[in-house]
Amino acid sequence: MLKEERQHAILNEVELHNKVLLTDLADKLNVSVDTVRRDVKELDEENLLVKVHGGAVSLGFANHSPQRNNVYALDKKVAIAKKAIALLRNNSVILIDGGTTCLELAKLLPTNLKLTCFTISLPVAMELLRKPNVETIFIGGTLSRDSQISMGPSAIHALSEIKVDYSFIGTGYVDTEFGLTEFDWDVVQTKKAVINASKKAVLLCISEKLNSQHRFKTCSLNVINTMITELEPWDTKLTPFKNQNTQIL
Amino acid sequence: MLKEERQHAILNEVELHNKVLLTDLADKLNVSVDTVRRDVKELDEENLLVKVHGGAVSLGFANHSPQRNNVYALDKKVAIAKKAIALLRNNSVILIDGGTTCLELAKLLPTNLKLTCFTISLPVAMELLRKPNVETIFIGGTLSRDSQISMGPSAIHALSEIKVDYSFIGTGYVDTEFGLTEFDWDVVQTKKAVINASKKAVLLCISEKLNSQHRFKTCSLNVINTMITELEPWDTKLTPFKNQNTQIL
DNA sequence: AATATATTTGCATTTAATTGCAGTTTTAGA
DNA sequence: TCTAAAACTGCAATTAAATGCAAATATATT
Repeated sequence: MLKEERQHAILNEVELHNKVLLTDLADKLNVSVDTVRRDVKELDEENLLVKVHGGAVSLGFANHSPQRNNVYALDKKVAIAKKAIALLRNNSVILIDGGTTCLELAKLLPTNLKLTCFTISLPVAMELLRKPNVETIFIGGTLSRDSQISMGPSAIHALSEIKVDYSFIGTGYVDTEFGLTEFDWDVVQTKKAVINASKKAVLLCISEKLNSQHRFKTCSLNVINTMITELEPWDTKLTPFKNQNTQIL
Repeated sequence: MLKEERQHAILNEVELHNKVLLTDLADKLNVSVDTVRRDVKELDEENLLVKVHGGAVSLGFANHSPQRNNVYALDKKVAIAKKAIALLRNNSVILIDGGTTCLELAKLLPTNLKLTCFTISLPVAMELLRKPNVETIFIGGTLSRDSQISMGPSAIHALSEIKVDYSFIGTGYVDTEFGLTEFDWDVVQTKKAVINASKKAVLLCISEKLNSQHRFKTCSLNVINTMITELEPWDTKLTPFKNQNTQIL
């Protein structure tokens, strides 16, 4: 039996039942478990199914909801959030963007810290409501299905009417030359408004996003007052960013 | 049984009933309570549900404990939500209030129905984002910690600028004489704005709230175009409400 | 067709993940 | 405050995954 043929059969099986056990497949296809495992691994790498411990599930069945990937690089995000929190004082007025790093910031806010927090992110808002000393104001707008943030003209207009002490923002990509960039045009427009709504913009960014870029530009690096990564400020990976007038924490 | 499969089943169960006991899950899935506990812990870390002592609750019902009867009368709320959905047409523009009955409405919206939905409720917004054919607009404002809705002047102002086909609202108390009443002053102000933001106001209200009142008045009954309860319209409990010019479903 | 080369497959071994259980600590609710 | 139920911890047994290697099979080239 050809590999091609076998993988086709595996895909059919997965599509049909949404889940498959490697042992069942091996049995049905008369090959060893190792072989099906390798097949499934390949199919997974081609994003045709999702490999899980003991078997595979169809793409539709897999839980890759917007919230799902949160666990990724959590320790780094926690480190970043802690540095960001050190900037805050009682009665600070801040604005928190969407994204998993910003969500981590919201989660880790000390319960005794008195704050006024604006946000455009639904998950961040949920977290903020759990903090007894935080007054939370949600910036309304059209909600984006995958990033779960307010966007569009009404969000941008609402943002144009505020000026907070700090905005904490995330970004898809950052580069010394191209600055902050994103995959999505609407997101860029919204982030611009977020940055303009603050006296100081603080970028929260895990180091693996450094030196990467995409289609649309949010702003140049020099618009960012402070950049926080999980690295020590003297880490060599950060040296290209030191020529800018952005503080690095 | 695959772990993925089990976690999927757990999520389904939580979505369906809003709450779930670990012991019940263990029983149903034929695994130990420890295993279920570990699964639920993972799902919680991925923000797909909220783990609580003894079980788990859906994201919308966070803050409530599973044993406590805050999610009570679910079947009645489902019945009400279904009647409300029957009013909707493709391309309807609606506004959904907070509260558990309205949340149930959001959950049960058919996935093929094209809608534009405004809402002031964080949990409702979360649910709406899961509907592929619903455009969701969140009305910004100061968030209330316990009701998880936008309130205050900016929410009221934003509401003053829209006029949707239907608003679906909940209430704390309702009475033929005093109309709709609430415990909280700010909530009343917001609900007034919600009602004004719609051509037709639809009250979703389980029968046990009938003939009860509290401090602050939202509006008289005759401001409400349609009142939906879980009862049949000819039920004797509804007779006192029939003298009004409110349609009863 | 024959040979050389590359790929695929199965097996043994090591490594890692999952699960249930027992004992202890913590929690919720009376 | 007290008590029963639930959560956590460490542990052992089971099961799956990864790795290296040799045999088998497929592919390409002459």
